[in-house]
Amino acid sequence: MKLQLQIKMNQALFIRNPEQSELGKNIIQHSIQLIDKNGFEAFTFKKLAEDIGTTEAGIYRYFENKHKLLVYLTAWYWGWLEFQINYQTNNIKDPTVRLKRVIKLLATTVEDDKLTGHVNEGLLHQIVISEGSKAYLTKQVGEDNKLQFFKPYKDLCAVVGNIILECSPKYKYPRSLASTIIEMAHFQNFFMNNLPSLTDFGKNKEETEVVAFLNDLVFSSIKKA
Amino acid sequence: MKLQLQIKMNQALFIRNPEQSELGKNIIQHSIQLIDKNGFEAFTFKKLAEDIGTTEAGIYRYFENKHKLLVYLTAWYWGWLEFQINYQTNNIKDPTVRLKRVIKLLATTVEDDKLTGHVNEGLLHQIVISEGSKAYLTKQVGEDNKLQFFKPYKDLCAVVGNIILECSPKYKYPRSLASTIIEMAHFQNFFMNNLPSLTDFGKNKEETEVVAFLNDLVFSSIKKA
DNA sequence: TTTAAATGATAGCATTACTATCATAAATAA
DNA sequence: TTATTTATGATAGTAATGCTATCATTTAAA
Repeated sequence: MKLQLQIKMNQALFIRNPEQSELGKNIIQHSIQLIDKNGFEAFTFKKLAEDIGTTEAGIYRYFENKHKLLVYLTAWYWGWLEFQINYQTNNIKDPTVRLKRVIKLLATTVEDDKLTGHVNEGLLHQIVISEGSKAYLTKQVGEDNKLQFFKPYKDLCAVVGNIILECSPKYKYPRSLASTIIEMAHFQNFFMNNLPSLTDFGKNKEETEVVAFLNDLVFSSIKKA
Repeated sequence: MKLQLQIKMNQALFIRNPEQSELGKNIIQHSIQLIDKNGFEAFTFKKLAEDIGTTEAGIYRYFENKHKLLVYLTAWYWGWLEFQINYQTNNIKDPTVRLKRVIKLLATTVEDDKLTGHVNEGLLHQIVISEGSKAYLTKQVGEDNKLQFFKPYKDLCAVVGNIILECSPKYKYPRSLASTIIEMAHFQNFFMNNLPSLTDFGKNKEETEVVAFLNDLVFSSIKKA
């Protein structure tokens, strides 16, 4: 029997569920490739349709617009990552070890997950680094938030925040530290590769250095308290 | 005699220097208002032209496209902020006091600077919070960086990094900590107001709490070393 | 005062971001 | 099985966006 992993997605993110048809899965797969290759600004449903070999109208039957598709992709990623974190930190008792594992998962290259046929997690990770913030840095963030579009991100942040609290029950900023870790895992990576003088990793460009920085940041913050 | 503050801008960011004509200053002033009001995605040169009472072509004589204008605005802000930091931390000997002052400048509401007639720094600060990352989260970041578009940001980061080193000469990640402070000063503010569960400030929504968090983060990181 | 530079007015064009319609193919139910 | 819903493909069309070009006029500099 073949195992399969499905991330439960918010229904309001799509018109037709892309996981339930070949065309839908093609939309996910090719949109990840195209956004990664050309960036979100240059990405259009027309180009996506041509890439897949369908028509623009076909895409619009699944997603209202490219913003919703981006939110879908990032939400999927956060959901998948939370699963990875739960899976990979299962059985680890020591919360500091667990927190280190989480930081590593957030800040290092993602290998393709064989359980999800149409999603290339490695590329999706790159998209989340380069385009992820654009999912919420909009004027509609309030409405989108009401529709729970960012729940997977917030859930992940809560999970990380709770591990922080386990490490250090009196620490005063578990949520903010969690969102700082998540954002900086991505931004320091982006800076390292594109604006290296904003980091201390320009020479080697090693993800392990980002991990080391985040570990230092986090554990000096929470140990002191 | 009337004092006037001019930020020296990268020539490659504009076609015609907007600081040297009434129309140019109107472009800056009204673009800040419009982007703040409707967001960068909804912002177009057509709407800007109508708002000013000129024509689209008129705007294009100053800026190649709206991306360059956004980069211009953010670069201007970083340049202005570095001036503010130098000005306001001048004469302060203790680097920890200076660093605290910098964090406060980064993370609290900006009042309008009377020395710059056409720029509303308060609004511009909001734009940098909500849209600033879009200036570099693009596929052209490499080319833009070669043209030195992000120099003001990198300079500011270097200034903050140097203060960190003064506080703690052995600290290993001054640049990364500096960019973390800068980014998080904005992101925690955005989260607090729009996705509050990503922070610990949702109840009161006080900027002073962001400042307290950043101070805690920074000084526990650098003291330990 | 002539010349140059900046602006205003208008036109035009390719692309984007959709919406609508109709035919056909595939899946499902009667 | 046929009937019928459902998904897809093909094509059209439209308003807005992101520009470029031209020419007349106003303003400023030589």
